[in-house]
Amino acid sequence: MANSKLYKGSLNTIILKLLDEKGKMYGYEITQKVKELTKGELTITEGALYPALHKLEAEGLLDVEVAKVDNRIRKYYKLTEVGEKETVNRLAELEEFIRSMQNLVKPNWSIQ
Amino acid sequence: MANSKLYKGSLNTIILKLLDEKGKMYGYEITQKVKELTKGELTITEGALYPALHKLEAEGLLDVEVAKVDNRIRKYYKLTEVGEKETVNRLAELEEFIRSMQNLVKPNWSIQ
DNA sequence: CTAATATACATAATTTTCTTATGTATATAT
DNA sequence: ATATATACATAAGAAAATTATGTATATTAG
Repeated sequence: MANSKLYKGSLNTIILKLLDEKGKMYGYEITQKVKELTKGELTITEGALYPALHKLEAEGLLDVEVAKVDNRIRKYYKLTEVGEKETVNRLAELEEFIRSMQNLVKPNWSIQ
Repeated sequence: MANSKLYKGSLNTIILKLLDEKGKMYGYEITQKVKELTKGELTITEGALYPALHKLEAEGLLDVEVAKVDNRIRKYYKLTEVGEKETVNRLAELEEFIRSMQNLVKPNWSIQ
């Protein structure tokens, strides 16, 4: 993701979450969906996305299915059973992380 | 920070925010404060913290002041004027990032 | 009709940012 | 006496991005 130096480490979880919601998606679709959902705030770069998808597949969390649409190749990814279980764990971790960050950033704890 | 692979990229902003709140802090104090504020969720490692402090200082965002307490050296860091301005920007970025992450993770947008 | 933009994949080189492993030194608690 | 806590530091290595390419087809704009 260009623009934001911050999100590092959360890309895999984002991918898993999107696939969990949509059932199956292809790479380019994921980049567009993230742009849409974050109103352009986060832009997944191809150099980050494709290696991430390949790694998740190699880890057995994703399955691929190749399709040809309008004479162009698409690779649809979907969660495996293992992937679905991992998604639950990683989402919980990410939400915990977000909560922690808010504790750090939001409150004026120095007043006490 | 051990435990969480997620927070990458946000350490600098966390440091700036803590210094903004407290006025001045030393390295070890920062590690303990983060542990406290996140209930042990995030643990800043020394290998991450000290290089980060040195870099922020080199960038002109922090000033150092060496003190000797109980025969042990402490290095107190505080924001420079430039550092204060940067803190505002980076906090805004971080909050925006957190909001984006929540948009990605929370809602069941696939229902529509 | 042709040039730019969008769609769709991929990878290599490099950089950033950590973790892990050390190292030094003092103070306190067991 | 030994372990733990306080307090700094850095080097080696790993992880996860960015940036820069590359290929190829489809569509839109001038």
